[in-house]
Amino acid sequence: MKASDNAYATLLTEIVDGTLEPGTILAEVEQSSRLGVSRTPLREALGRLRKDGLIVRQSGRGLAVTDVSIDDILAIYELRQPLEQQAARLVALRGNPALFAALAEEFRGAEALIDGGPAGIRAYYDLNERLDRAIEDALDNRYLITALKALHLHLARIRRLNRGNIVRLKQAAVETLVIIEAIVDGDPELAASATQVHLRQSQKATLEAAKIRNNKKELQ
Amino acid sequence: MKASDNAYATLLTEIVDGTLEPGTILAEVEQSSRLGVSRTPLREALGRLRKDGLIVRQSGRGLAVTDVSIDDILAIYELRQPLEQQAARLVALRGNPALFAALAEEFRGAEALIDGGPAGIRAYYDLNERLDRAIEDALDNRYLITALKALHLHLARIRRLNRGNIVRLKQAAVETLVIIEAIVDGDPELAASATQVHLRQSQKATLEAAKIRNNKKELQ
DNA sequence: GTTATGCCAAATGTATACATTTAGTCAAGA
DNA sequence: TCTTGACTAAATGTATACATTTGGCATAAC
Repeated sequence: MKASDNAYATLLTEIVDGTLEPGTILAEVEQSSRLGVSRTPLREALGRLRKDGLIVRQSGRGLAVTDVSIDDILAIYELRQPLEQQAARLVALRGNPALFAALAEEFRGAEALIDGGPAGIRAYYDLNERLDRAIEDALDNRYLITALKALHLHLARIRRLNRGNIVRLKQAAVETLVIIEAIVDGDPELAASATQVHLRQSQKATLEAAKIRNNKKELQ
Repeated sequence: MKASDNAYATLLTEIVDGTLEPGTILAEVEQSSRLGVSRTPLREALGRLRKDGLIVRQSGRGLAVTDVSIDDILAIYELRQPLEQQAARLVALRGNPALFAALAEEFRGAEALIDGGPAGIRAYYDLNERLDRAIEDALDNRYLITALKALHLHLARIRRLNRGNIVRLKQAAVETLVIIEAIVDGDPELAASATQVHLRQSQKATLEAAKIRNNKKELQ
């Protein structure tokens, strides 16, 4: 694996999981020595992160990790809503019903999985990832997939806000199941509507979590 | 201006306007000497073009300019449709009516402009660009704007197919005017529907032009 | 006391030498 | 004749030295 890929993957993980907090300055010399690569591959990694919108030029002096504000959550969902509705529509038309029927069956066991402690929750996240991959495979559209992947990068950052909200996790599983069943039935408009419902609920829960978090910060 | 920005801008223009045809291999040493920059900034430029989806790794030996097939046109419109409908909806809710009323007035003169020869057509293209910028300003959503800009890069490549189709150009101006009027009226659903109509017509014209072009190529 | 200007230090931007990987070709063996 | 392997040449990947830009601080003038 290339050194620049390693640096990119490491920095990406650290930004998404919050190790590198918003506002952190990433200086080239500092990060290159920390990650054990020279400046050239590091610069390549920083360039990719910049295109991803995860870091921005800070007045010519270093690159800063971008913030994720309440407004950002609203903006991200304004993009997520049309993209995922379109994806649901197209997958309902093109997806292999048997494959999605199998995924639906797994989602019917999601509640039990979520109740099964940390390992079960990890398994549930893994199930969601497999669903995303099945959707991408069925889409067969590199332009749409690229847009979805860029979006998912930012979603991964805000998803941390909902961490630990078991009730919401179970609700989301039920909502997702409705979408998958519409896909199995080959019903694009139902799939789109079910996606709209799911995303509206998801946005609501995320906004509430973000507001609570903001209030806590102010109290500090 | 940075050397890497120059290299990026030059290569981008050449790929979009067809100077660098699909399939062309861009080798680092060759391009760096041609563009008069060293390999380091050139590599940065190539990395950005790769993220844009305009070039791809060709089996480890150089980067090749991507092709734009009929299937690509279909795929691009599967992304364009939901993105621009969402943009139209949001701008109808947020846009400054006076600003868009002024643009509408300009579009009412579009037919005369298009009949005014090459200079008039250039002016019409310029008008479209100002509309796009007004839309981006009104959106005030960096995630959506980023997705739209990435899309427009690919649209610019396929737009060349319609070059010289005066009849289609005039139709497009009329369809665009309907969208703008819906924005001025603050009617999001009408703006979305008008966008759907416009894009369907646009896709149809583009596909026909592409098919004619393909047939000509086969005859050669 | 405040503002403007010039210097300094540290950051990014660039060029280039060197390392490593890879595709293509040629030859030898089955 | 076909396949397999090694060798070679040329490409990309990396490190580092050097150039340039820029932000911050100190000093001086108003």
